[in-house]
Amino acid sequence: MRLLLVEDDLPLLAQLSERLERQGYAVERADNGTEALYLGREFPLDLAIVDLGLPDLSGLEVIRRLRAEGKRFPILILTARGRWQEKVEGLEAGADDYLVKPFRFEELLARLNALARRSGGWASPRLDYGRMVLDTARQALEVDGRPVPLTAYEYRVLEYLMLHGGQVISKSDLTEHIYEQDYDRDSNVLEVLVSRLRRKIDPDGTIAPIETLRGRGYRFRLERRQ
Amino acid sequence: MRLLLVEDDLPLLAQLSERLERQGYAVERADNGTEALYLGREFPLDLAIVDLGLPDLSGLEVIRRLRAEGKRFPILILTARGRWQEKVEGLEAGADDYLVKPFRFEELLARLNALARRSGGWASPRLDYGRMVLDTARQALEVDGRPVPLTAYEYRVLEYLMLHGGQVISKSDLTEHIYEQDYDRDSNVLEVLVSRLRRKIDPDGTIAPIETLRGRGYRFRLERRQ
DNA sequence: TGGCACCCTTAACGGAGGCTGAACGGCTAC
DNA sequence: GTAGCCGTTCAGCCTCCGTTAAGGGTGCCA
Repeated sequence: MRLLLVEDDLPLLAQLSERLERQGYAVERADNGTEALYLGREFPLDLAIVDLGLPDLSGLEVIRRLRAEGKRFPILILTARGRWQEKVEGLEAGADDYLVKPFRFEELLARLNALARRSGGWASPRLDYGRMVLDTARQALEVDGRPVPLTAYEYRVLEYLMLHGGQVISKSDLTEHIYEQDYDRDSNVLEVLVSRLRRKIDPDGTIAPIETLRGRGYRFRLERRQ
Repeated sequence: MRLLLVEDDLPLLAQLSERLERQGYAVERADNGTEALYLGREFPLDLAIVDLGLPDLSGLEVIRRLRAEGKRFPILILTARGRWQEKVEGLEAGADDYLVKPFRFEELLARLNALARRSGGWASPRLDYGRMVLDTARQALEVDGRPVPLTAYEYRVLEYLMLHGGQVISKSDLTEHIYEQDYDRDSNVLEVLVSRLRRKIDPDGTIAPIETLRGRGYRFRLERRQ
């Protein structure tokens, strides 16, 4: 999950991004509207958190422009206590949810989960695909009812594929969503991760949930095989 | 258990918080409504004790606002003798229980235990996980029927993990719930505590209830191993 | 059918993260 | 005052896992 965090209070920005990263998000930071706009245009984002009280371009304007340019990722806005009226303008500008500062971090996480779920079309944090069940809250995979231990990166790859089940995910999409900004282009980390995932999920290859589409990427198979 | 204590009588505030801390609660103090509201919003609380007679924002208002913002932790209100009628308003505002001042400290403890039990999803103060049973009322652990003595901090760690059994608990989550506000980030106290816990619970490693998820945190194992 | 990308798999490595024994020092209880 | 307990720190060791690299496989095109 690649997330854009826009917040002009630098200590808060640092603290939040650190905790979000610990939750497995790849965080892009911005402390002003111009930078936020740039990052929002340039990066393939899954989510954005935007503080409305920014020094230069207002958060509202950032949201309006991004939406005008066709960006559809969910946006959560943060408003200061006294200015909760802004939330209405924010939602009209194209935000999806709001949170009044100060807030508990857990509350933020809950909202983010809800947004990610809503956009990805998921009804619950359990991704249930018959023999495979991914519990996003517990960060745990079960295959045929048995827990399958995954490492942090294996989990991230699988979660992203399952969240976009049925869709073709290009390798660059995957790497960009899983890693921070810069990563080595000619590396085969992803292939190694996918390989390990397939082996862990079913050594016998009876499920084969991850398809390879040559030259295009990977796809998590939604429908039952016949 | 992280607890918010709101009381404008400063000597009483100090005395109560000290005794509550001795009982193993991590106590956030506030002597006015504004601060109470701030703390209630900012911290991941498990319980709150609110005196209704506050100078600025009334305790009632604090409760109403917190509830309006979706906070669901149990709230116990304190009312002065002559004003016991306030208890009705308090309960209507969203409190869960009340106590009339003056009261015996043991009475307060009993109510808190009852509240903590009622919420949090545990039906009883006994967390029974087969070979391990944690008695939250007595703050005592039994393994295979034998009592296992724990120190205060060991107990807090284990209780938090067991209360969130199955979930991945990050180290920062754990420290935040166990310690007061500021703690040293690059310390390995938690690892030491977990290490001691594991050793005390089963020196032979036949239960191994606390899993380590590298880079992500710890998880108390719910399901039986096969 | 050959050749060339592209992909899979395995093995190995190195560093970060986690574990633990030992020691210290402050607090408490007696 | 003093002995013991306990929370914390530190250092050294170990394990794990993310990454790289290499060799073989497979599909797609001419």
